[in-house]
Amino acid sequence: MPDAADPAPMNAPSRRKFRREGEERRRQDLIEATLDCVAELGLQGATLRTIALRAGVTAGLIRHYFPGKEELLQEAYTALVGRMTEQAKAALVMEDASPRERLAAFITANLNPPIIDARVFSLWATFLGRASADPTLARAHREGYLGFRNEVEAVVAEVLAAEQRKLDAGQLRHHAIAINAIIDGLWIEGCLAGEMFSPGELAAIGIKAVEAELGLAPLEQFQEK
Amino acid sequence: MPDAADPAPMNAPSRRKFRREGEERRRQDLIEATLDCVAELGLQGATLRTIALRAGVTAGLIRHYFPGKEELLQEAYTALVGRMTEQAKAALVMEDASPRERLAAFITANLNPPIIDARVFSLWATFLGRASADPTLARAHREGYLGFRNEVEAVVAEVLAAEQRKLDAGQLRHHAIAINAIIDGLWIEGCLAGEMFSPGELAAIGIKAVEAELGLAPLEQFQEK
DNA sequence: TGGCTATTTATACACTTGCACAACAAGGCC
DNA sequence: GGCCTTGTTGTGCAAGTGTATAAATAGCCA
Repeated sequence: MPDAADPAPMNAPSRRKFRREGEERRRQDLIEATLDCVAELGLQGATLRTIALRAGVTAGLIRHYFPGKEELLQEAYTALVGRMTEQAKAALVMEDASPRERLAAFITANLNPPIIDARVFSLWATFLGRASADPTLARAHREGYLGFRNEVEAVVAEVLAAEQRKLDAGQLRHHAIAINAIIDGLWIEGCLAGEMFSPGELAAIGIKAVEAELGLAPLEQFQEK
Repeated sequence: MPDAADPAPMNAPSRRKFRREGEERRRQDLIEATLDCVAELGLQGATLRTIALRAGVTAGLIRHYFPGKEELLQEAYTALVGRMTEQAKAALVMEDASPRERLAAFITANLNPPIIDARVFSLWATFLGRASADPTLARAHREGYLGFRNEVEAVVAEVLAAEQRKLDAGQLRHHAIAINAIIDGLWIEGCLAGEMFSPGELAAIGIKAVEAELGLAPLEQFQEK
């Protein structure tokens, strides 16, 4: 029942002003707002009203663009995974660089900001925690992960080929799995406790570990002084 | 308003029977039920009523043992971290075994069930996703992590000492960080996609990677045939 | 300029949530 | 055995949830 002593009944309506945005833009904004909320407040805190507030719209609008909350979250996670793998792989597109240099650059990129990032880690962990119960999330992750590992495997193959070394597919796969684990593990440590490491320290550790894994002599530019 | 056509109004009360349990036992049960719910339903699905149902009590009882939901979740996470590190370190208490053997056994234990486990991973990820926003969770994690890494560092020191190799503290720390990352990364891969690896495969990959990191010649029993 | 339509707001609703509290009974103590 | 403590249940409540839907208005096209 409405309060009889309404403090501002001057001229009743006063509806909120708004602008119409393009569909793509709105969907993008809503997904971004969703990721913000999940990162800061967790899945429980990411309510439709909070997300809408963050996106600068009202809650009802969300249902105009997404069938329901679940679909919004799934699309947000898909967008996140896509951005993460894209960002990671971007470090590999170096023209005229030796395989060794590309591998080192790849590791360095993945173990420094902006890929080392507490917000992204929070999102990654939050969504992944639900993966075992939500096949859609599990698939989105699996695809991103395998894409990443295949990139690793391709660079490793190039590096070893440049060194005239021949490995069978199984050994190559094992190297890729191990290197992927090294990068993942260091990425987590960096995201969770970045202040425990000096700048570039994680990348240096990662490069040395990967070189050891592949049995490579250290490149001069990365050797200890 | 109560249904006028109540189907079972025979003799009104019919209160639920219950047993009094010891305080420690009840708290333990409630924490276990909480972990179950979080693992299967996520933090959002872990409601007081669901948790109570799982524990075989009614929701009101929880407030008898915990000030509120948040404290229950924190205690549950603390218990989880404690159990994880305890389990991991248990693999190190091998009397009369060489450092190399103990290191290998440590890696093997951490990369096989029951430490490789989808439920534990789900819990780990779910809680860690909130760590950046919840200092209590962050501290619980940090303590567990550093404890684990110190164990790694101690074994590594023993292994290298047995090989007559001397490293300064910085190099030792770097090795421990890298080895920790290898184990963490492979653990995640195993938990998320255990069926992609044959039994023992992850442990084999991990041991070889760690041996490479430390510059050790493979032990005979782990060499490829 | 004046409609038309689709985007956007606002309200309503059924349901769930965490928490408070009164009633109850299980089991030890005398 | 009867009582008394307190572990346990059941109910109630205000706040918040996702969803449905009606009402409004922004901006395009004629």
